[in-house]
Amino acid sequence: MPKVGMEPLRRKALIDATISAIGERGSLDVTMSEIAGRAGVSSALAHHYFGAKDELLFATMRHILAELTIDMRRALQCAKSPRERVSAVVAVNFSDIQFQAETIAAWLAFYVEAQKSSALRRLLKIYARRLHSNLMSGLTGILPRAEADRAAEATAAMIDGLYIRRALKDGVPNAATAIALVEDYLETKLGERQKQ
Amino acid sequence: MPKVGMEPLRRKALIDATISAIGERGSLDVTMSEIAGRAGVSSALAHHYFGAKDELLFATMRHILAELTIDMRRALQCAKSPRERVSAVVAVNFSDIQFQAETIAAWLAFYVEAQKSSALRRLLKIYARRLHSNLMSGLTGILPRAEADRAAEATAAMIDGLYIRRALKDGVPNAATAIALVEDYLETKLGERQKQ
Amino acid sequence: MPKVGMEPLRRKALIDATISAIGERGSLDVTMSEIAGRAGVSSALAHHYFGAKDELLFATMRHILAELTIDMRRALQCAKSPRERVSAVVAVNFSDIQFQAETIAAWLAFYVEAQKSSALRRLLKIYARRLHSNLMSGLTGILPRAEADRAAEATAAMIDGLYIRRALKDGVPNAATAIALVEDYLETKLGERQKQ
Amino acid sequence: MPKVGMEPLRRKALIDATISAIGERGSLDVTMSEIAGRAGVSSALAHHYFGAKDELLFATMRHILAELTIDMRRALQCAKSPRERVSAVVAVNFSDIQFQAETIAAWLAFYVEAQKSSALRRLLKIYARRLHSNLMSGLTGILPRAEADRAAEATAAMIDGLYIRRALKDGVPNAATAIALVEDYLETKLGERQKQ
DNA sequence: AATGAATGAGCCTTCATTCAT
DNA sequence: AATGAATGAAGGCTCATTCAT
Repeated sequence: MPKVGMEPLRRKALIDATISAIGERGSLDVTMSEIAGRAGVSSALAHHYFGAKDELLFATMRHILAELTIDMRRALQCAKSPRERVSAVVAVNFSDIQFQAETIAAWLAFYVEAQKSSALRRLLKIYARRLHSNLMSGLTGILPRAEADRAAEATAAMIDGLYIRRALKDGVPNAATAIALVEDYLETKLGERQKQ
Repeated sequence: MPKVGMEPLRRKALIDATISAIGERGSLDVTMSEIAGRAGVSSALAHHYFGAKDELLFATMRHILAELTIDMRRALQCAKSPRERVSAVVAVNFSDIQFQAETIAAWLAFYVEAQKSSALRRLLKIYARRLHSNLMSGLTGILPRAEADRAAEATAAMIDGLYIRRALKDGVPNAATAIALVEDYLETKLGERQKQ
Repeated sequence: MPKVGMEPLRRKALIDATISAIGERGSLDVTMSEIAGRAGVSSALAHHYFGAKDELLFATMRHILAELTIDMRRALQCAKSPRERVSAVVAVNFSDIQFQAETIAAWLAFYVEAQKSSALRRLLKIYARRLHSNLMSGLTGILPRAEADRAAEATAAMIDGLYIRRALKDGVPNAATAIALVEDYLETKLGERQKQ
Repeated sequence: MPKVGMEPLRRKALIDATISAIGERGSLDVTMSEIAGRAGVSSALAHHYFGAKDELLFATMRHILAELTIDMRRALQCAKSPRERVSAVVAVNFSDIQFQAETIAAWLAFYVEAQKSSALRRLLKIYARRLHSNLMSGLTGILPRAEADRAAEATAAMIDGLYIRRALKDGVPNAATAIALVEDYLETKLGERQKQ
């Protein structure tokens, strides 16, 4: 019997290495050798497990989205009212894990790559739709459908925008401020509604 | 008899070629040869005028921002009230020239590159601050400073976010919808204020 | 309880896999993994049994020649006259097993490899000499030694040439035509002789 | 004005280098660096002029065939009778330039590669047909069409076969012997005819 | 002013081979 | 007996950059 069961470990290590490499470089212009080196293996092994650089990058993006999905699900389960659902969605997007330089840099880089890779574009579209529907799951309990839709769209845009501005290491200084900004918008929007 | 005065023409042609190349590819991964080819010159000439690829890219970003600045100035001159100033700023960002696939792709690409190039990052920060101050030039006439500041920040984030979502060719379908979304936010925010 | 007696089975399977892989690819540029995969084992096992790729290729060539030798011996045993012996040699070379795309491709590939590998070259020389002597075993009964020698040489060359031309999937359409061509030569040559 | 007109020189040098490299190695397993090195340039330049290794190999094969064609044409122009035409064709194929280790090795290697590359296969088919038609241009003056066709086929096969056997550095020792063998066949074949 | 020529450095990828189990 | 794990070495190819003219 050979040494066995390394595959999942290596895949995980390589994906983690990819995230940190991209995060540090700030772009997808990282070499396979660099990534493999960080994971403590040879670049040949990275190819062995992922076939090609494209696929490693794709797997990495998928991993990031999967983690976000898990966090989101957990947060939504704790929410007890529509309003809390909305806040939960916002909070998760600015949680410590998501709203840090490395992850943000990776997000941006993947957005750019998505212009070329249709597979990646599809993945990001799925994320965008999921974010929208998660927001809607709360907003529809407060606003009429059409307005909820607009509010969801605006909120999502705001979240993405705050990410981008964060990447410049300027503007919004931290997660709390970012959350406050979005919550302020929501409060205004939903408060207005409740008065009507 | 050597041609004289070619320099500005060539520089302009090369910058235009850079924008269109980046826009088409959707990323900065365009070769100097590709750019030079589009401009109808040799890649050696591109180096002759710009020294290095980095510098050509930098000059291109500066050019894009300069154009945006001109548009912005013109739009602001026509605005007759603080509220109109705010709308003017929003409108310019979603004007036909700015809010199209090519330009958006270029923006995104530059944002990513800014992670590596501090010169580029500085440039984008300047743009971000200018956008903020332009928004403020209207908002301070309507809201108290601290709130105006928050509103400006939120509006700017929303604009950037709508750009990113547009890049996915999903979500926001056109400029009008994008403007409506931002204006809706502003209306809510400023309307709320006016009631107080 | 370890399986015993697997070695000969594995060796056979690997050699067969090598032949079919080479035949399909049309060259020796087949990977050990490809071969091992076809044989249903790991590439590590192929190394375990053959030591190195070169040796597997060598063993394969030797196997092909051995089979040809067996066929040849059988065919010659049935031949009842010198003239029949010659025809038998020709017939075997164009038998269904030998004169098909896969086998021919393998032959050609080995000829090329022989330029590099002296072991392989030695093997092919042995085959060439054996073909010559088999032809001679018939021809010496019909022609004087010197002429028989020349005829054998010419016949052998013709056979090899028909192989090569067959590899182009052009020219000689099938085994029957090829045999007819060689037999025509022999008939002319031997017929001429008989008249003298 | 830049240094100019190097392209044809470099292409020629690279093709020559390719032939000699293949000849020496005995196969197409030569690296671009090896070839470029022999031509006294960088491998990057080889790619610059030929795009890819495949294309360089293809150009090389085409060059070899072109040279053969030229030699053939010249030889045929000197032939004064159908019989002389046939001999001329044979002679050219065994001329000093063609029938030497390097060229033969290259031929063989290309035949193998043709199994994979359809472009190369097409090229070799053209050569095969041309050889056939050149032989026919003489043979049809001596034999009835059907027989001429068969004789041409046999002669062509014999020539190719003698090439292959030469590659083993065994059998036919030199060009003169090879020519004698083919001429002997032709003499028998044509002599027989003349008696009828 | 402009360019063809040329290259060095670097990256992705492949593959035979080894080793621990 | 057999294999998953792992790698070093090497090759094709790209590209920014330089230089002589």
